[in-house]
Amino acid sequence: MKLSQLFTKTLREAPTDEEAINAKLLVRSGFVFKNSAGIYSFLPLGWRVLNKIADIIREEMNAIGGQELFMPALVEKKYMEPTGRWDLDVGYYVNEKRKAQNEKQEQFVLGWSHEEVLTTIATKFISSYKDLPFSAYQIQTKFRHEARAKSGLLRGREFMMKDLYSFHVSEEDLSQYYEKVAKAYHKIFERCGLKSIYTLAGGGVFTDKFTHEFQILSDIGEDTVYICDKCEYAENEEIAKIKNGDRCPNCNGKIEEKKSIEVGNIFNQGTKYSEALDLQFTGENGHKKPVVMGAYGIGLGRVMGTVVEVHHDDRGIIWPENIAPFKVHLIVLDGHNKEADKVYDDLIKNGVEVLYDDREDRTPGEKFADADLIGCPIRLVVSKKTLEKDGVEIKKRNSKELNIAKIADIKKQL
RNA sequence: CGGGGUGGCGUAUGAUGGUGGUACGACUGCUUUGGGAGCAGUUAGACCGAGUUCGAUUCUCGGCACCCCGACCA
Repeated sequence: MKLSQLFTKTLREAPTDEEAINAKLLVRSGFVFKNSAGIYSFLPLGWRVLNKIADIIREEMNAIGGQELFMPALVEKKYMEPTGRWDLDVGYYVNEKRKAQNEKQEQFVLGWSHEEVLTTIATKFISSYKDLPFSAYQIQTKFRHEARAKSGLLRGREFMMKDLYSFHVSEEDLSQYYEKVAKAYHKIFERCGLKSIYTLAGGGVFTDKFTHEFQILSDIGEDTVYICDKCEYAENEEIAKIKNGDRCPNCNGKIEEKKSIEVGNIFNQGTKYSEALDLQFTGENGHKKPVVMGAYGIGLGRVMGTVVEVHHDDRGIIWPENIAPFKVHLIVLDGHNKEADKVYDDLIKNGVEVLYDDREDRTPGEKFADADLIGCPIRLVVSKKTLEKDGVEIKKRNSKELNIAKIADIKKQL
Protein backbone atom coordinates (compact mmCIF):
# COMPACT_ATOMS: atom_id res chain seq x y z
CA MET A 1 0.00 0.00 0.00
CA LYS A 2 1.30 3.40 -0.94
CA LEU A 3 0.77 6.08 1.66
CA SER A 4 0.12 8.61 -1.09
CA GLN A 5 -2.93 6.53 -2.07
CA LEU A 6 -4.25 5.78 1.39
CA PHE A 7 -7.36 7.86 1.87
CA THR A 8 -6.84 8.36 5.58
CA LYS A 9 -4.22 10.64 7.06
CA THR A 10 -2.53 10.86 10.39
CA LEU A 11 -3.52 13.72 12.65
CA ARG A 12 -0.95 15.98 14.18
CA GLU A 13 -2.95 16.29 17.37
CA ALA A 14 -4.67 13.72 19.50
CA PRO A 15 -8.45 14.00 19.56
CA THR A 16 -9.76 16.00 22.51
CA ASP A 17 -12.80 13.82 23.06
CA GLU A 18 -10.79 10.75 23.87
CA GLU A 19 -8.82 10.06 26.97
CA ALA A 20 -7.92 6.41 26.64
CA ILE A 21 -4.53 5.80 25.04
CA ASN A 22 -5.89 3.20 22.64
CA ALA A 23 -8.48 5.64 21.34
CA LYS A 24 -6.08 8.56 21.07
CA LEU A 25 -3.48 6.60 19.15
CA LEU A 26 -5.88 4.68 16.92
CA VAL A 27 -7.79 7.82 15.95
CA ARG A 28 -4.67 9.91 15.43
CA SER A 29 -3.06 7.33 13.23
CA GLY A 30 -6.20 6.78 11.17
CA PHE A 31 -6.97 3.20 12.19
CA VAL A 32 -10.45 3.99 13.45
CA PHE A 33 -13.02 6.76 13.31
CA LYS A 34 -15.40 7.44 16.14
CA ASN A 35 -18.92 7.79 14.78
CA SER A 36 -20.65 7.93 18.15
CA ALA A 37 -19.77 7.07 21.73
CA GLY A 38 -18.75 3.43 21.73
CA ILE A 39 -19.34 3.10 17.98
CA TYR A 40 -16.31 3.04 15.72
CA SER A 41 -15.59 2.59 12.04
CA PHE A 42 -12.55 0.52 11.22
CA LEU A 43 -10.62 2.34 8.51
CA PRO A 44 -8.28 0.58 6.06
CA LEU A 45 -5.37 0.30 8.49
CA GLY A 46 -7.55 -0.70 11.43
CA TRP A 47 -9.55 -3.13 9.35
CA ARG A 48 -6.36 -4.94 8.38
CA VAL A 49 -5.47 -5.36 12.03
CA LEU A 50 -8.96 -6.53 12.95
CA ASN A 51 -8.89 -9.08 10.15
CA LYS A 52 -5.53 -10.41 11.29
CA ILE A 53 -6.95 -10.92 14.74
CA ALA A 54 -9.97 -12.61 13.16
CA ASP A 55 -7.74 -14.94 11.14
CA ILE A 56 -5.78 -15.98 14.20
CA ILE A 57 -9.03 -16.70 16.01
CA ARG A 58 -10.33 -18.69 13.03
CA GLU A 59 -7.23 -20.83 12.90
CA GLU A 60 -7.41 -21.68 16.57
CA MET A 61 -11.15 -22.27 16.53
CA ASN A 62 -10.90 -24.51 13.49
CA ALA A 63 -8.07 -26.39 15.17
CA ILE A 64 -10.39 -27.47 17.99
CA GLY A 65 -13.17 -28.45 15.63
CA GLY A 66 -15.18 -25.25 15.60
CA GLN A 67 -17.26 -24.85 12.45
CA GLU A 68 -17.64 -21.30 11.23
CA LEU A 69 -21.08 -20.05 10.33
CA PHE A 70 -22.88 -16.72 10.25
CA MET A 71 -26.14 -15.89 12.01
CA PRO A 72 -28.52 -12.95 11.65
CA ALA A 73 -28.07 -9.67 13.47
CA LEU A 74 -31.84 -9.15 13.43
CA VAL A 75 -33.12 -11.60 15.99
CA GLU A 76 -36.86 -12.09 16.13
CA LYS A 77 -38.73 -11.92 19.40
CA LYS A 78 -39.76 -15.59 19.26
CA TYR A 79 -36.17 -16.70 19.70
CA MET A 80 -35.52 -14.71 22.85
CA GLU A 81 -38.83 -15.10 24.66
CA PRO A 82 -38.51 -18.77 25.70
CA THR A 83 -35.35 -18.04 27.69
CA GLY A 84 -36.69 -14.83 29.22
CA ARG A 85 -33.94 -12.80 27.64
CA TRP A 86 -36.26 -10.74 25.39
CA ASP A 87 -37.02 -8.36 28.22
CA LEU A 88 -33.48 -7.81 29.51
CA ASP A 89 -32.11 -4.27 29.30
CA VAL A 90 -29.22 -5.24 27.09
CA GLY A 91 -30.47 -4.92 23.54
CA TYR A 92 -31.39 -2.39 20.92
CA TYR A 93 -34.91 -3.09 19.73
CA VAL A 94 -36.11 -2.39 16.22
CA ASN A 95 -39.02 -2.76 13.90
CA GLU A 96 -40.05 -1.42 10.53
CA LYS A 97 -40.91 2.22 10.84
CA ARG A 98 -44.69 2.06 10.47
CA LYS A 99 -45.11 -0.72 12.97
CA ALA A 100 -42.77 0.81 15.48
CA GLN A 101 -44.70 4.07 15.36
CA ASN A 102 -48.22 2.70 15.32
CA GLU A 103 -47.95 -0.24 17.60
CA LYS A 104 -44.98 0.79 19.66
CA GLN A 105 -44.01 -2.84 19.65
CA GLU A 106 -40.67 -4.19 18.66
CA GLN A 107 -40.39 -7.37 16.73
CA PHE A 108 -36.61 -7.70 16.62
CA VAL A 109 -33.63 -7.17 18.84
CA LEU A 110 -30.21 -6.56 17.34
CA GLY A 111 -28.34 -9.66 18.39
CA TRP A 112 -26.25 -9.24 21.53
CA SER A 113 -25.60 -12.98 22.01
CA HIS A 114 -26.70 -15.95 19.94
CA GLU A 115 -27.34 -18.91 22.23
CA GLU A 116 -31.05 -18.94 21.35
CA VAL A 117 -30.55 -18.63 17.60
CA LEU A 118 -28.01 -21.42 17.33
CA THR A 119 -29.79 -23.68 19.79
CA THR A 120 -32.97 -23.31 17.75
CA ILE A 121 -31.07 -24.19 14.58
CA ALA A 122 -29.55 -27.18 16.33
CA THR A 123 -32.98 -28.61 17.16
CA LYS A 124 -33.42 -29.27 13.43
CA PHE A 125 -30.22 -31.28 13.13
CA ILE A 126 -29.43 -32.81 16.49
CA SER A 127 -31.45 -35.75 17.68
CA SER A 128 -29.06 -38.53 18.66
CA TYR A 129 -25.99 -38.88 20.84
CA LYS A 130 -24.30 -39.72 17.54
CA ASP A 131 -24.80 -36.11 16.45
CA LEU A 132 -22.80 -34.89 19.42
CA PRO A 133 -20.56 -33.25 20.32
CA PHE A 134 -20.24 -30.36 17.91
CA SER A 135 -19.22 -26.75 18.12
CA ALA A 136 -19.86 -23.77 15.87
CA TYR A 137 -18.79 -20.16 15.92
CA GLN A 138 -19.24 -16.89 14.12
CA ILE A 139 -17.46 -13.56 13.96
CA GLN A 140 -20.08 -10.87 13.91
CA THR A 141 -21.06 -7.46 15.20
CA LYS A 142 -22.83 -7.53 18.53
CA PHE A 143 -25.08 -4.74 19.74
CA ARG A 144 -25.37 -4.08 23.42
CA HIS A 145 -26.83 -1.07 25.09
CA GLU A 146 -24.04 0.05 27.32
CA ALA A 147 -25.14 2.46 29.99
CA ARG A 148 -21.70 3.87 29.66
CA ALA A 149 -19.50 3.30 26.65
CA LYS A 150 -15.91 4.14 27.52
CA SER A 151 -12.21 3.78 26.98
CA GLY A 152 -12.14 3.80 23.19
CA LEU A 153 -12.39 0.30 21.79
CA LEU A 154 -12.49 -1.30 25.20
CA ARG A 155 -16.20 -0.95 25.82
CA GLY A 156 -18.48 -0.26 22.88
CA ARG A 157 -22.17 -0.38 22.14
CA GLU A 158 -21.45 -2.10 18.85
CA PHE A 159 -18.47 -4.39 18.58
CA MET A 160 -17.10 -7.32 16.65
CA MET A 161 -17.19 -10.54 18.60
CA LYS A 162 -16.29 -14.16 18.05
CA ASP A 163 -18.85 -16.37 19.73
CA LEU A 164 -18.37 -20.11 19.86
CA TYR A 165 -21.00 -22.50 21.18
CA SER A 166 -20.48 -26.16 21.97
CA PHE A 167 -23.00 -28.96 22.43
CA HIS A 168 -22.41 -32.15 24.43
CA VAL A 169 -24.02 -35.28 25.80
CA SER A 170 -22.72 -34.72 29.32
CA GLU A 171 -21.09 -32.33 31.76
CA GLU A 172 -17.92 -34.43 31.58
CA ASP A 173 -17.71 -34.11 27.84
CA LEU A 174 -18.32 -30.38 28.10
CA SER A 175 -15.58 -29.88 30.68
CA GLN A 176 -13.08 -31.62 28.47
CA TYR A 177 -13.95 -29.32 25.61
CA TYR A 178 -13.97 -26.34 27.96
CA GLU A 179 -10.34 -27.07 28.78
CA LYS A 180 -9.51 -27.32 25.09
CA VAL A 181 -11.07 -23.95 24.41
CA ALA A 182 -9.18 -22.45 27.33
CA LYS A 183 -5.90 -23.62 25.80
CA ALA A 184 -6.91 -22.29 22.39
CA TYR A 185 -7.74 -18.94 23.97
CA HIS A 186 -4.35 -18.63 25.61
CA LYS A 187 -2.79 -19.36 22.24
CA ILE A 188 -4.91 -16.76 20.48
CA PHE A 189 -3.99 -14.02 22.92
CA GLU A 190 -0.36 -15.01 22.89
CA ARG A 191 -0.29 -14.80 19.09
CA CYS A 192 -1.82 -11.34 19.40
CA GLY A 193 0.99 -10.29 21.71
CA LEU A 194 -0.99 -10.49 24.96
CA LYS A 195 -0.35 -12.51 28.09
CA SER A 196 -3.71 -13.71 29.33
CA ILE A 197 -4.60 -14.55 32.90
CA TYR A 198 -7.15 -17.35 33.39
CA THR A 199 -9.56 -15.99 35.95
CA LEU A 200 -12.44 -17.56 37.85
CA ALA A 201 -15.58 -15.42 37.61
CA GLY A 202 -19.38 -15.26 37.77
CA GLY A 203 -21.65 -15.68 34.77
CA GLY A 204 -23.90 -12.62 34.63
CA VAL A 205 -26.93 -13.06 32.37
CA PHE A 206 -25.40 -16.05 30.62
CA THR A 207 -25.26 -18.74 33.27
CA ASP A 208 -25.59 -19.34 36.99
CA LYS A 209 -22.43 -21.38 37.05
CA PHE A 210 -18.86 -20.27 37.51
CA THR A 211 -17.12 -19.14 34.37
CA HIS A 212 -13.61 -18.19 33.37
CA GLU A 213 -12.37 -14.91 32.00
CA PHE A 214 -9.19 -14.15 30.13
CA GLN A 215 -7.77 -11.02 31.66
CA ILE A 216 -4.90 -8.84 30.48
CA LEU A 217 -3.22 -6.89 33.24
CA SER A 218 -3.47 -3.16 32.54
CA ASP A 219 -4.17 -0.12 34.67
CA ILE A 220 -6.87 1.11 32.32
CA GLY A 221 -8.84 -2.10 32.86
CA GLU A 222 -12.22 -1.85 34.52
CA ASP A 223 -11.93 -5.23 36.18
CA THR A 224 -10.09 -6.07 39.34
CA VAL A 225 -8.51 -9.47 39.74
CA TYR A 226 -6.80 -11.13 42.66
CA ILE A 227 -3.86 -12.99 41.31
CA CYS A 228 -1.17 -15.21 42.79
CA ASP A 229 2.34 -13.89 42.18
CA LYS A 230 3.68 -17.45 41.75
CA CYS A 231 1.24 -19.68 39.91
CA GLU A 232 -1.00 -16.95 38.49
CA TYR A 233 -4.15 -18.48 39.91
CA ALA A 234 -6.70 -15.63 39.70
CA GLU A 235 -10.21 -14.75 40.76
CA ASN A 236 -12.40 -11.89 39.57
CA GLU A 237 -13.36 -9.35 42.21
CA GLU A 238 -17.09 -10.15 41.82
CA ILE A 239 -16.75 -13.59 43.23
CA ALA A 240 -13.35 -13.52 44.86
CA LYS A 241 -12.98 -15.40 48.10
CA ILE A 242 -9.35 -14.33 48.26
CA LYS A 243 -8.02 -10.85 48.88
CA ASN A 244 -4.88 -8.76 48.58
CA GLY A 245 -2.18 -10.28 50.78
CA ASP A 246 -3.90 -13.67 51.18
CA ARG A 247 -2.19 -16.95 50.43
CA CYS A 248 -2.92 -18.70 47.16
CA PRO A 249 -5.18 -21.76 47.63
CA ASN A 250 -3.10 -23.67 45.05
CA CYS A 251 0.55 -22.94 45.76
CA ASN A 252 0.59 -20.78 48.88
CA GLY A 253 2.02 -17.86 46.91
CA LYS A 254 1.04 -14.27 47.65
CA ILE A 255 -2.20 -12.84 46.26
CA GLU A 256 -2.07 -9.37 44.72
CA GLU A 257 -4.81 -7.04 43.55
CA LYS A 258 -4.46 -5.85 39.93
CA LYS A 259 -6.51 -3.95 37.36
CA SER A 260 -7.22 -5.84 34.16
CA ILE A 261 -9.07 -5.92 30.85
CA GLU A 262 -11.35 -8.85 30.08
CA VAL A 263 -10.67 -9.87 26.48
CA GLY A 264 -12.48 -13.19 26.49
CA ASN A 265 -14.61 -15.47 28.56
CA ILE A 266 -15.87 -19.00 28.55
CA PHE A 267 -19.10 -20.29 30.07
CA ASN A 268 -20.45 -23.60 31.16
CA GLN A 269 -24.13 -23.05 30.40
CA GLY A 270 -25.33 -26.46 31.41
CA THR A 271 -28.83 -27.14 30.06
CA LYS A 272 -30.22 -23.63 30.56
CA TYR A 273 -30.76 -22.99 26.86
CA SER A 274 -31.36 -26.53 25.67
CA GLU A 275 -34.18 -26.95 28.20
CA ALA A 276 -35.81 -23.64 27.40
CA LEU A 277 -35.66 -24.27 23.66
CA ASP A 278 -36.20 -28.02 23.79
CA LEU A 279 -32.91 -29.20 22.36
CA GLN A 280 -32.76 -32.87 23.32
CA PHE A 281 -30.94 -35.94 22.13
CA THR A 282 -31.65 -39.65 22.43
CA GLY A 283 -28.96 -41.50 24.34
CA GLU A 284 -27.62 -45.00 23.79
CA ASN A 285 -30.22 -46.27 26.23
CA GLY A 286 -33.05 -44.79 24.15
CA HIS A 287 -33.91 -42.07 26.69
CA LYS A 288 -34.06 -38.38 25.81
CA LYS A 289 -31.92 -35.85 27.62
CA PRO A 290 -31.25 -32.13 27.20
CA VAL A 291 -28.02 -31.21 25.45
CA VAL A 292 -25.27 -29.73 27.64
CA MET A 293 -23.86 -26.46 26.30
CA GLY A 294 -20.90 -24.14 26.56
CA ALA A 295 -20.35 -20.65 25.16
CA TYR A 296 -17.10 -18.86 24.51
CA GLY A 297 -16.57 -15.23 23.51
CA ILE A 298 -13.77 -12.95 22.39
CA GLY A 299 -14.17 -9.24 21.67
CA LEU A 300 -12.01 -8.49 18.62
CA GLY A 301 -12.04 -4.72 18.92
CA ARG A 302 -11.32 -5.02 22.58
CA VAL A 303 -8.32 -7.21 21.81
CA MET A 304 -7.11 -4.57 19.36
CA GLY A 305 -7.57 -1.76 21.88
CA THR A 306 -5.88 -3.80 24.60
CA VAL A 307 -2.87 -4.47 22.39
CA VAL A 308 -2.44 -0.73 21.91
CA GLU A 309 -2.77 -0.14 25.64
CA VAL A 310 -0.05 -2.69 26.30
CA HIS A 311 2.23 -2.02 23.32
CA HIS A 312 2.94 1.67 22.75
CA ASP A 313 5.36 4.43 23.65
CA ASP A 314 5.12 8.21 23.59
CA ARG A 315 5.58 8.24 19.82
CA GLY A 316 2.87 5.78 18.90
CA ILE A 317 1.78 2.21 18.58
CA ILE A 318 4.17 -0.76 18.57
CA TRP A 319 2.26 -3.57 16.86
CA PRO A 320 3.17 -7.18 17.56
CA GLU A 321 4.23 -8.63 14.23
CA ASN A 322 1.32 -11.07 13.90
CA ILE A 323 -1.34 -8.41 13.87
CA ALA A 324 0.52 -5.38 12.50
CA PRO A 325 -1.30 -3.80 9.55
CA PHE A 326 1.91 -4.18 7.55
CA LYS A 327 5.17 -5.84 8.44
CA VAL A 328 7.32 -3.16 6.83
CA HIS A 329 7.02 0.61 6.70
CA LEU A 330 9.19 1.80 3.83
CA ILE A 331 10.22 5.46 3.73
CA VAL A 332 11.82 7.23 0.80
CA LEU A 333 13.81 10.43 1.36
CA ASP A 334 15.60 12.90 -0.88
CA GLY A 335 13.26 12.12 -3.76
CA HIS A 336 14.84 8.75 -4.55
CA ASN A 337 11.51 7.25 -5.53
CA LYS A 338 12.88 5.19 -8.37
CA GLU A 339 15.17 3.18 -6.12
CA ALA A 340 12.55 2.93 -3.38
CA ASP A 341 9.88 1.87 -5.87
CA LYS A 342 12.10 -1.04 -6.79
CA VAL A 343 12.59 -2.07 -3.17
CA TYR A 344 8.83 -1.86 -2.72
CA ASP A 345 8.04 -3.92 -5.80
CA ASP A 346 10.60 -6.57 -4.89
CA LEU A 347 9.24 -6.95 -1.38
CA ILE A 348 5.67 -7.18 -2.63
CA LYS A 349 6.76 -9.83 -5.11
CA ASN A 350 8.25 -11.76 -2.23
CA GLY A 351 4.99 -11.65 -0.33
CA VAL A 352 6.04 -9.07 2.24
CA GLU A 353 3.36 -6.67 3.40
CA VAL A 354 4.69 -3.16 2.93
CA LEU A 355 3.32 0.27 3.68
CA TYR A 356 5.29 2.58 1.41
CA ASP A 357 5.61 6.26 2.30
CA ASP A 358 6.18 7.55 -1.22
CA ARG A 359 4.85 11.03 -0.50
CA GLU A 360 6.97 13.72 -2.09
CA ASP A 361 5.62 16.70 -0.20
CA ARG A 362 6.51 15.53 3.28
CA THR A 363 9.60 16.26 5.30
CA PRO A 364 11.74 13.47 6.73
CA GLY A 365 10.57 14.38 10.20
CA GLU A 366 6.94 13.94 9.28
CA LYS A 367 7.63 10.58 7.68
CA PHE A 368 9.54 9.29 10.67
CA ALA A 369 6.88 10.56 13.02
CA ASP A 370 4.14 8.86 11.01
CA ALA A 371 6.08 5.59 10.91
CA ASP A 372 6.47 5.66 14.69
CA LEU A 373 2.80 6.54 15.14
CA ILE A 374 1.45 3.84 12.83
CA GLY A 375 3.78 1.33 14.43
CA CYS A 376 4.70 -1.31 11.86
CA PRO A 377 7.40 -3.65 13.23
CA ILE A 378 10.13 -2.83 10.72
CA ARG A 379 11.10 0.51 9.22
CA LEU A 380 13.12 0.71 6.02
CA VAL A 381 14.60 3.94 4.68
CA VAL A 382 15.89 4.58 1.18
CA SER A 383 17.79 7.87 0.92
CA LYS A 384 20.85 9.54 -0.51
CA LYS A 385 22.75 8.39 2.54
CA THR A 386 21.80 4.74 2.22
CA LEU A 387 22.21 4.64 -1.55
CA GLU A 388 25.84 5.75 -1.22
CA LYS A 389 26.33 2.33 0.34
CA ASP A 390 23.98 0.75 -2.14
CA GLY A 391 21.77 -0.10 0.77
CA VAL A 392 18.64 0.35 2.82
CA GLU A 393 18.44 1.33 6.46
CA ILE A 394 16.65 -1.10 8.74
CA LYS A 395 15.22 -0.23 12.12
CA LYS A 396 12.80 -2.12 14.32
CA ARG A 397 9.99 -0.16 15.90
CA ASN A 398 10.79 -1.59 19.30
CA SER A 399 14.53 -0.90 19.16
CA LYS A 400 16.85 2.03 18.56
CA GLU A 401 19.38 0.05 16.61
CA LEU A 402 20.02 1.18 13.02
CA ASN A 403 21.54 -1.08 10.39
CA ILE A 404 22.28 -0.73 6.72
CA ALA A 405 21.60 -3.73 4.52
CA LYS A 406 22.50 -4.22 0.90
CA ILE A 407 19.44 -3.83 -1.26
CA ALA A 408 19.88 -7.34 -2.57
CA ASP A 409 19.87 -8.73 0.98
CA ILE A 410 16.86 -6.98 2.45
CA LYS A 411 14.53 -9.93 2.24
CA LYS A 412 16.94 -12.01 4.30
CA GLN A 413 17.19 -9.32 6.97
CA LEU A 414 13.47 -9.11 7.66
C1' C B 1 -29.31 4.62 35.50
C1' G B 2 -27.11 8.34 39.56
C1' G B 3 -23.19 12.15 40.06
C1' G B 4 -19.61 15.60 37.83
C1' G B 5 -17.44 18.23 33.64
C1' U B 6 -17.52 20.24 28.71
C1' G B 7 -20.13 22.44 24.33
C1' G B 8 -17.35 29.19 19.52
C1' C B 9 -13.30 27.06 12.52
C1' G B 10 -10.07 20.41 13.15
C1' U B 11 -7.18 22.25 17.86
C1' A B 12 -5.91 26.23 21.35
C1' U B 13 -7.38 30.79 22.68
C1' G B 14 -8.98 36.68 22.68
C1' A B 15 -13.12 39.95 22.66
C1' U B 16 -18.43 40.58 23.11
C1' G B 17 -26.20 41.88 24.86
C1' G B 18 -25.06 45.34 18.68
C1' U B 19 -19.86 44.08 11.88
C1' G B 20 -16.86 37.20 15.57
C1' G B 21 -10.55 37.99 15.66
C1' U B 22 -5.57 35.57 16.29
C1' A B 23 -2.25 31.29 16.34
C1' C B 24 -1.52 26.30 15.01
C1' G B 25 -3.59 22.61 11.74
C1' A B 26 -5.72 21.50 6.96
C1' C B 27 -5.72 22.88 1.67
C1' U B 28 -3.13 25.31 -2.96
C1' G B 29 1.45 27.07 -5.18
C1' C B 30 6.70 27.76 -5.06
C1' U B 31 11.20 26.67 -2.48
C1' U B 32 12.90 22.72 0.70
C1' U B 33 14.15 17.19 2.38
C1' G B 34 17.66 12.42 7.96
C1' G B 35 13.07 13.84 13.20
C1' G B 36 6.64 17.49 12.26
C1' A B 37 11.14 23.28 7.28
C1' G B 38 10.21 28.37 4.89
C1' C B 39 7.38 32.05 2.09
C1' A B 40 2.70 33.41 -0.09
C1' G B 41 -2.33 32.51 -0.56
C1' U B 42 -6.94 29.91 0.69
C1' U B 43 -10.35 27.42 3.77
C1' A B 44 -13.29 26.97 7.92
C1' G B 45 -16.74 28.46 13.64
C1' A B 46 -21.24 29.99 18.14
C1' C B 47 -24.92 21.96 19.51
C1' C B 48 -30.56 22.18 19.17
C1' G B 49 -35.25 24.39 20.94
C1' A B 50 -37.96 27.78 23.74
C1' G B 51 -37.87 32.30 26.78
C1' U B 52 -36.14 37.50 28.18
C1' U B 53 -34.77 41.66 24.81
C1' C B 54 -35.44 46.53 19.76
C1' G B 55 -31.40 42.96 19.26
C1' A B 56 -28.80 36.66 22.22
C1' U B 57 -22.67 33.46 20.49
C1' U B 58 -23.15 36.08 25.29
C1' C B 59 -28.54 36.01 30.12
C1' U B 60 -32.58 32.07 31.77
C1' C B 61 -34.92 27.32 31.16
C1' G B 62 -35.30 22.66 28.64
C1' G B 63 -33.25 19.10 25.51
C1' C B 64 -29.07 16.72 22.99
C1' A B 65 -24.01 15.18 22.34
C1' C B 66 -19.20 13.93 24.15
C1' C B 67 -15.76 12.90 28.32
C1' C B 68 -14.92 11.30 33.49
C1' C B 69 -16.48 8.80 38.38
C1' G B 70 -19.95 5.26 40.22
C1' A B 71 -23.80 1.41 39.59
C1' C B 72 -24.49 -2.44 36.14
C1' C B 73 -22.54 -5.44 32.78
C1' A B 74 -19.23 -9.08 28.40
